[in-house]
Amino acid sequence: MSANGSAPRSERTGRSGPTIHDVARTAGVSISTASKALNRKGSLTSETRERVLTVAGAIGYRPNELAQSLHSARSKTVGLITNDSFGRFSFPIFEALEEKLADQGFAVFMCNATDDPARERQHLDQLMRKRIDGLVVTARRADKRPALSFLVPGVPVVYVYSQADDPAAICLVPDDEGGARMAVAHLVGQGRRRIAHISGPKRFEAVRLRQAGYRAGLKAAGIAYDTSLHVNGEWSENWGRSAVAHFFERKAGRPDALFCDNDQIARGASEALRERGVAVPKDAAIVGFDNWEVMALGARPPLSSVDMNLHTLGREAGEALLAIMSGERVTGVRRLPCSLIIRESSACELCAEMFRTKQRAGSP
Amino acid sequence: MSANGSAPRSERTGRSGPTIHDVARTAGVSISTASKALNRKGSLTSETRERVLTVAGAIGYRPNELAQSLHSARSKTVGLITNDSFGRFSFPIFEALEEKLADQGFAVFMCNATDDPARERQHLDQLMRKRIDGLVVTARRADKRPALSFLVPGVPVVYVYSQADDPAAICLVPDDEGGARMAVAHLVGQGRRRIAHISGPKRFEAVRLRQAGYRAGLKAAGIAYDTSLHVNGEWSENWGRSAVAHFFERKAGRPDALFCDNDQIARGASEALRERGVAVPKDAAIVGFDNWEVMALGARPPLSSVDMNLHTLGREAGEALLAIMSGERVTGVRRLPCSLIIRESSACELCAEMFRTKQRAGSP
DNA sequence: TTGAAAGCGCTAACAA
DNA sequence: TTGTTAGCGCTTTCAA
Repeated sequence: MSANGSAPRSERTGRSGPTIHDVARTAGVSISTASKALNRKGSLTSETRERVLTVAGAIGYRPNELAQSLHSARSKTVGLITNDSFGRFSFPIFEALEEKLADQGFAVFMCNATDDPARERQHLDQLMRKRIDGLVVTARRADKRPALSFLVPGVPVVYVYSQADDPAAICLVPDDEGGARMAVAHLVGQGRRRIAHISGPKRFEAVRLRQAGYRAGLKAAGIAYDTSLHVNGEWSENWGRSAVAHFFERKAGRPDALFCDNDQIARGASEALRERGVAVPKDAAIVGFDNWEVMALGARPPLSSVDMNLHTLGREAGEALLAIMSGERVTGVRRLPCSLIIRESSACELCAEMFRTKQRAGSP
Repeated sequence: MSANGSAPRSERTGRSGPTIHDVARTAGVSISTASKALNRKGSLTSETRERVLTVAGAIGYRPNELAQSLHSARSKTVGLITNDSFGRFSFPIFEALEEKLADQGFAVFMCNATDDPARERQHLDQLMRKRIDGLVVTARRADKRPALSFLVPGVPVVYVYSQADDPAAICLVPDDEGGARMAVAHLVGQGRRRIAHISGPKRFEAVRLRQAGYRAGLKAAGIAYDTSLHVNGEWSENWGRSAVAHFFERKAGRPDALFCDNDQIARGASEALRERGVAVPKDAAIVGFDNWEVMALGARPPLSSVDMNLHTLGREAGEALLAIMSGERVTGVRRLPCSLIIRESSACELCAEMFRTKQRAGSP
């Protein structure tokens, strides 16, 4: 059953492996028969089918998807265009997305545009020439980005961790507000009443939403919103430290909990508290945002943090795109729930352990 | 000059835009003429060429690269297969690689294999069916990985930030040894003599190389190697803290400088020193590795660190692949130089500023 | 200078 | 059940 007889085309042209033509010749059938056997379509003698498949295996035949695409007008590829040059947020999303799509036979062209519109345009042009079947757009952005559907006519687009300024666009984002509410509810549950919010730059929609969630959380607990407990700053550890200095310089009116808009801020705050001799979580509990493990676990004690479930976000984005590509109508903005990961910074070690056990057990 | 007259094919089939056929029809020339005009080949009346190009622009014609590939047997795509699920090291490499390749019209299929050989195999199979012109393999690994060239016959492969167990493979890696030597030389230059090496897990080749560099650096400075100053541990902040505890518990024989195998270790060490009241850099200087800015700049004082120039690594990997794909013969392992980024943790503020100025001025 | 025709590797009508 | 044929969109001889 080996591939002797006529040399496979590859040996003649030195290019891109054996073709279906080679399979057919070696198996002694016509090309269309070979095609049927390989795609398990139509009706054939099982003997013929077997023979073709064996030959194909023996000579290492792999269908040329380029040729298939030419015929089917579906390339089985999608583009992913990202602007998050650092990749911290993009990567988990990408990972899940790629897994989902690869399972369905789609390969992902990844393009980095680094917030350069010209470069983005160039990439999109390339992707169009390659006839992508779909496009995913992701970014770490303060606000909605210009829609780009007019640049890729006929191609379904999904925005993930990013929103377009087009109401018809389909966007998947984390539920920042819900995440913040969850954090506050947890702190309240731990008996905290003076919960400060050390927030990021106001120009980020996420920041505005988290603040709304913070207020909603307080309200739900019947705690009055105290303007003096909410401050805006940068995304940095330094800002966390300064904010703590601001809150703890005075003796009176100190917070008994800090909700921080990311883990870097929380990390800085944690360090500053430690240096001031404020015990965490006893005197002040901390909850961060992002659940960036290297930050959260590096802190002492390890930080509780809101997890945006970027992996889920990526997976769902993939599913949405697959759905659209197969003809379904999907539309609008979807906000996916965050999770709260509880560690020692907001609960005594015992409580934290209990929470973890509960989570493992699968309760909500 | 608009596209009226005969409707472009897209409107007939509802698929994948106007074809060269449409362009030719609308411009009133044959397909082969249109092709010549679009590719600026052969000789044509400039009038004809203009007309074709105008029409192409007007109806939004984009060549179908799938069809072109079918003919040329080059898909203008390459695969990138990564195992670094966290992405911290892969991403900068990817970014530079993608930029380089995109400039030459190559699009990059990105595949995540997360150290699962079955998944990797599956990805490679897919990439082969898509007829990639080249493959880049990257990973965060302790040691050489099995070569995979036999899985992708005829496709040039470049390993970056990763080595294959095949001497013929072409691999690009950072010069870990040189980086370590550089760090030690710098510390020596700052007047340090008792330089400790807080190292990572021995099973990593990088760790072994950095240790060799550390010893070479000492030797070059005429300092005897003191076994008690070298310790192996984890890649974590915690390990950095423990190591400092180990070195500074005793009063005598303390180090006056710490060279750490990554920035997390350095960060932990820095924190531990701070808590013990050991002044940095006065009493103990610190140099880390990776130049992971979020770590290095978050520390107080900011950490000096060896930068592996991952961006350069990615760019050169792209160039190597392009070279091979265009027929050049490239081979062997290349170790690209690291850079030392000096910050306050290993030099007084004034010195650090001077270094920075010097670097900006472009001296080596 | 232009056009007709063959072919890249594959699929899918339609005939035999 | 099998084979013949046309065609996906493009490039490239070879004639006109």
